[in-house]
Amino acid sequence: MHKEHTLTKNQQIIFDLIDKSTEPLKAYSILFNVQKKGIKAPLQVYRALDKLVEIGKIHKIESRNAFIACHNSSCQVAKATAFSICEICEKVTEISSAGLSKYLANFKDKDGMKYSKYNLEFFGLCKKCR
Amino acid sequence: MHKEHTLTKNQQIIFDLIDKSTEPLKAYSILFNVQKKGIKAPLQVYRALDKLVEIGKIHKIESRNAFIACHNSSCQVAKATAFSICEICEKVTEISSAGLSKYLANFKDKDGMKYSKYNLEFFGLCKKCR
DNA sequence: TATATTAATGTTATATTATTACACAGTGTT
DNA sequence: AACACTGTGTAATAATATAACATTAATATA
Repeated sequence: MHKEHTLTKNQQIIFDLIDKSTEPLKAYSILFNVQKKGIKAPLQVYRALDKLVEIGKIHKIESRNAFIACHNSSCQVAKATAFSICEICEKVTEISSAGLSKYLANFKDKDGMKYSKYNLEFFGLCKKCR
Repeated sequence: MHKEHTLTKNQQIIFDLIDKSTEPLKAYSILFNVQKKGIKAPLQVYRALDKLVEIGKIHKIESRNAFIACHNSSCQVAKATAFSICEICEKVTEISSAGLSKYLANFKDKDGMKYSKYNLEFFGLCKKCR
């Protein structure tokens, strides 16, 4: 399918933290949590985050400036992402809907412009908060 | 259709600036541009921006931390927004597609969760940059 | 009109998010 | 060896956003 990337030390530490988290993590919260592992500076975190986003292992939730691990095999390397966000408890879930991704991947605007990437964020109330 | 909001002085100054701009504006660039009109502090800008977003006169482009005026009568008070963003020249256009907004407004995820709001950002190359 | 209420303002300080710049180390070429 | 490429470490700083508090304007209702 897609090339396996071997993560470097810093990338692996940061990915593991995000991957086992039940909520999106912010960069400085990540920094705080990995300081005991020797990652001391913001830039070390941001560099790992950039790379992890680039290779599709994590996604950035733009409206929250936070990061979650990708659990959606159908999202091609960060090119097509959709999330649902609860406005009360801030729970974020990656949406994997074949219909949705097909619709958006084929969407063309009036100019016939074809897009190479999209990010969609839905907001509402989750089951618990309703 | 929807209630007309009378803008306050600061809101009007900032809206005018954004409205006549051909590109999305960032908060501190706005601040710089309205200092001659007596708006001196970031918070004065952010408060006006928050209100303008709330009443749907402007939208925030989340991936760019920038703001553009709404030119889409069909976007119900900031509840349903879609943009196309050129990754080279950074030109941003609000998309108004009845089909798209209908599709997204009715989209339900597996849990049957109904969303009250969404924001969609498409990325690609505009005509000029292609 | 008086008074209560809400929304907006002005100001200072500070928190949060992200990048620039520079030196160096490891790996795989040619 | 010389080169290119990627990642690392560190310090400094830029850019984005909010907290806290005092005051004023606008609106509503008694």
